[in-house]
Amino acid sequence: MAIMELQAMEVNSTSPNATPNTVNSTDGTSESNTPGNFELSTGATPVNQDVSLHQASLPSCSQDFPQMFSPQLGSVTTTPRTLMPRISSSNSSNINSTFGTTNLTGLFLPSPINSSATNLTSTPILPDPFSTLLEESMLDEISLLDLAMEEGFSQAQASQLEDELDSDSGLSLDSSHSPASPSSSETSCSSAASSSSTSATFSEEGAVGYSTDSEVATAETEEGAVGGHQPGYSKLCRMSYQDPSQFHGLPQLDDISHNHTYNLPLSSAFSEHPDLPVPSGKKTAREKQHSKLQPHADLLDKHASRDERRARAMKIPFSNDKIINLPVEEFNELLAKHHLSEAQLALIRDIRRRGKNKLAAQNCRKRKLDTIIKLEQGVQELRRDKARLLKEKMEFIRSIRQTKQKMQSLYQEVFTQLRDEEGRPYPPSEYSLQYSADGSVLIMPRSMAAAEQNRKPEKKQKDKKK
DNA sequence: GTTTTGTGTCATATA
DNA sequence: GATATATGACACAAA
Repeated sequence: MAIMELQAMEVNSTSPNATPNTVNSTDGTSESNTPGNFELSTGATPVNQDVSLHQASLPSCSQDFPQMFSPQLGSVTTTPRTLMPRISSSNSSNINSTFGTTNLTGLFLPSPINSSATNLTSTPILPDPFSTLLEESMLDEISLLDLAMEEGFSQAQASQLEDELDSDSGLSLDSSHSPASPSSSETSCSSAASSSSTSATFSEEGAVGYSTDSEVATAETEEGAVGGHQPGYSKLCRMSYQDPSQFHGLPQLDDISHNHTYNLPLSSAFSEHPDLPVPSGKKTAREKQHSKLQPHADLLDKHASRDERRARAMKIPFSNDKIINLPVEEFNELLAKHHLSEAQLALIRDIRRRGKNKLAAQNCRKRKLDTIIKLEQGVQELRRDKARLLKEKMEFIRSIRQTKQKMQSLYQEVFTQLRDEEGRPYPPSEYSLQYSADGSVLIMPRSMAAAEQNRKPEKKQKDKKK
């Protein structure tokens, strides 16, 4: 509103001799006593309320309220009058209640009608800031709706979405359906699992799979390829390393104090879990033969890691657990204590390297999943913000539209109550209310207002050149 | 038989 | 320089 007043003042300053009937309220002339007087603004701030304005218009008013300039109204009287009674802004109680102390007189003036009384156009004589804002809002609304359609949700949907999101009752992420996203429980425990993994005690490796390694091919040939994971066991292990607390009721797993329980020796696992289904990996003929000959050793081997089998084949005198998890100093002491061949030392170093890397890979994957989940949460949050802002924008547009309609109604009410000296109403097709920067409102012929409007662009162009 | 998923391993970079 | 850790890429097994 302040901006509009400033703009209106600028208009006034460029055309000081605006209208013959403009009288500043501060001079207390008799204009306020004429029958056509209409008080618009609050009496609390009489100063700056009565400056003439004859350029203002509200272009869209005539569009939105064509009945205002209906033929019936226009035909009430057609006598042109040069008299333009000033509308004082000092004594209107009706309007005061609506506008308070703020001068809004310029906001609800309709666009002047082009000289023809029957040709009621919406062409603005002067771009009204508020009207411009409204028009922009309308355009924005259209584009907004387009955007909303583009985004796949309507205003109602946005509101609904907002309500749902505000409730924050539950974050519904697609992550649970995403192949890269584990369940929430998995996620929630993975970080803790990662952090504790390196310091945790380490069980013997139970991972199986690879069967080709040139380093210890001889050892491998004794063992043959080992079938892969056992589904039930695999799931159990995965859950346990996700959240060991889930297994308080499973004393057999209490000794798993870290998050890499898939390294739990399967031999012990199966001995303590007779219910677990027997692994059904693919067996080669050689394996089957070996299995027949040494059933117990086969079971052990089957669930030992490749490195464990290698270590056993190379007769390494300590566990892979120690090899992998001892600190460097203790590890070196351990090596020094035993007399080991070069091949054994090389294997031990490989086992240590692979074991550590295996843990690192597991942690790395958990971190990657955590990152993905956090990013997905960020996306959801941004979507929520976007929906909220969209809803706010629509509410603002709605509010602006209501204000505009209210002002148009007030304009109509004011205009229809205006009377000339003879008590006749002014035809809206020929007259319009104009406002000035200081708040005074006057009624002037539309032709005059149109002339002012034509003069204005020229001046603006001059200003531009300057 | 193909695709997806989980895992181990290697190579490489970085601390 | 040795060691530990992180990570992309690959291969493999199982579902």
